[in-house]
Amino acid sequence: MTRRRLKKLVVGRRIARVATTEPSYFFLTPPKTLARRLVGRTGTGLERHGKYLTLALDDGSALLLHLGMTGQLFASNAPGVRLLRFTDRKVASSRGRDFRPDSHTHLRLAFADRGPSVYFRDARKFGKCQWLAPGATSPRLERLGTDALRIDAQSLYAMCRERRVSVKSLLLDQSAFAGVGNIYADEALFLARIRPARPARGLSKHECVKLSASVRAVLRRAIQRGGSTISDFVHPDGGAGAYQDERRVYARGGEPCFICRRPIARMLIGQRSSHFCPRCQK
DNA sequence: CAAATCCCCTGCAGGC
DNA sequence: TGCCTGCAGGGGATTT
Repeated sequence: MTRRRLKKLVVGRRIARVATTEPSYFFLTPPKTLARRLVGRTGTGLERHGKYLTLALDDGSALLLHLGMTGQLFASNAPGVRLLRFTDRKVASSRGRDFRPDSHTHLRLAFADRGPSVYFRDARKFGKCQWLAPGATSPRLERLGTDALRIDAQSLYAMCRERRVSVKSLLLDQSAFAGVGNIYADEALFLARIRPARPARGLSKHECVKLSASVRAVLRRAIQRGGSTISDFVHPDGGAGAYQDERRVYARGGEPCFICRRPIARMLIGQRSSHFCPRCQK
């Protein structure tokens, strides 16, 4: 969803100006270098790789983006005016909020056609921004496994056989399947009725069928419901993603399970909070 | 190979 | 009311 909306805003438009914040580890490429490389370039394509986006540029280079947890992409409808937050389903005004560039807005791309600028804001700086030279590869991208939207039972089962980690950790491992975050992992495991702490090796083929289908369903649904804004529903500093209303277990510790009414449990797995129903999930 | 720990950063909730 | 503390989280690096 984010990719599709962003695509219209960056592909085929020539970048005229680039504004950044000060150097920080948000910028894998120093911001001044980044700006120098981007000015004058025209986007030729926008692809998603797991949680990464790459904007291909007309000189063969590319811009790599990762939204991290709190990353937000905006487009301005007119300079200096209210910003449309296109990771939201509805226009920002429906929530009565204005989005304006602030100290957390690390990147602004302004275009030669004087149309809407694109802004990348990230309060926590867990997001990433990198310029990739023509022909350059990124270790980050090369590490990624199969896109989780295309996860299938057989490859999941095969992966379960060769890894000695919990099934939750396996789902979160981007080198196994790219694109599953903490929330989606918990939700998919609930749908499949599998406990997150289960060793991956212990999953049956049938469970892998259920789990792979659940992962695909959860991701598809989340995309439908408003793209990747899910990450900021916990800290709704820019409006909540619509998928939050469909959570069944995530951040519902102590609240009743929607199926059996028993309290949802919470535990740490691989330093990540995990939520599940002790009764419904085996 | 796996798992634990740390780090980056800041908004927010809870305690007093 | 306001300050302080702790927590959360993606993912890479480092250590056990």
